[in-house]
Amino acid sequence: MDDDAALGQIETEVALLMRLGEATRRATPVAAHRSLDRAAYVILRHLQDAGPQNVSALAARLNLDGSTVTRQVSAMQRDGLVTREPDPHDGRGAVIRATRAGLNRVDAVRAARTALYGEILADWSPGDRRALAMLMRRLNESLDAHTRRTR
Amino acid sequence: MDDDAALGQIETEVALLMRLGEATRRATPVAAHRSLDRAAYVILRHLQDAGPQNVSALAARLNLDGSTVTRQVSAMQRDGLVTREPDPHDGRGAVIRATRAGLNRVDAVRAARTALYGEILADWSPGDRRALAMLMRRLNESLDAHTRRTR
DNA sequence: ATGAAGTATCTGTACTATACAGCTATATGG
DNA sequence: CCATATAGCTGTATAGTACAGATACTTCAT
Repeated sequence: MDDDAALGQIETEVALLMRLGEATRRATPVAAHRSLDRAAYVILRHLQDAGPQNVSALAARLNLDGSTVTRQVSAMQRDGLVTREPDPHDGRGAVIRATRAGLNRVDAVRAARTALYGEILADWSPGDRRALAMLMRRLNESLDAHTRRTR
Repeated sequence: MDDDAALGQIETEVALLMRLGEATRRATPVAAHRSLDRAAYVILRHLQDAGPQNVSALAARLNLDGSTVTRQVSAMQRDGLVTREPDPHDGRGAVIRATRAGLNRVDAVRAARTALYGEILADWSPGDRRALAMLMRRLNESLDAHTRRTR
């Protein structure tokens, strides 16, 4: 495989993965997998990792429009996964904080998804799994850097 | 990194890639990249690789609902990218065939996307690119096999 | 201190991609 | 030749997202 073929194939595989990833998520029968949609899951993950923060910070970090985050956060608040408190330092904004229930939920979903990937990759060697994890992390870093650069 | 951590990270990276892939596609300024939406692109790619076929075959192969493919194909027909002929062997169905224009379009989009990935992965070694392409192909195979198995 | 410009958020609206259910027309196996 | 299955289309619903506009607050230069 020459270098251009590798690029072409990466392009193809990313497109395919986006389709299959959706299909996999939908086809997963266990409720826990689906109890958080894609955006809610990444929002909670980010709150878990980076602590309470406002809507704009989330939007910028996740490459989402502010209005999208507003709505997602509203839904999550309705479901008791996050709280919204006025920001003491900025009267315009609010601080979004994951609740205990939200953290529990995200842990449960993550555990379920990890188990799912254990099934999917059952016949992979540990070394290949690690290699995939590492290369995908780098791919996302490169994609993110490119998106931010060209904007 | 132990094995469970690798699975967890793969799960995270897939979720992130689905978000970033969308953002990248949207943020891409060149018209050619966006002149085919995700489904139209994979449909044309598949017609290109596997030849003319009916709606059901496409839906099964691409893990899409038949109605989705119907609509996508209608839009593509309107745009002159595919033709729909009655199937001589089955009066219920129709055969979808990529037109010359459709093939040109898919080639242009693929070239543009390949170039884009060339930019995104500019600082990657050829070996890493090949490794990523290979592992993602295997990931998609595993995902697809799992989706079909558990259905 | 104050008005202009910037920023954070929310709301209204619209679009894309998708699924599911129901319909019609055709095919096929007893 | 009927009963059931299949291919495709249409109606309807949902999720996820963006963009534009409105509002409220902040910041900064004068």
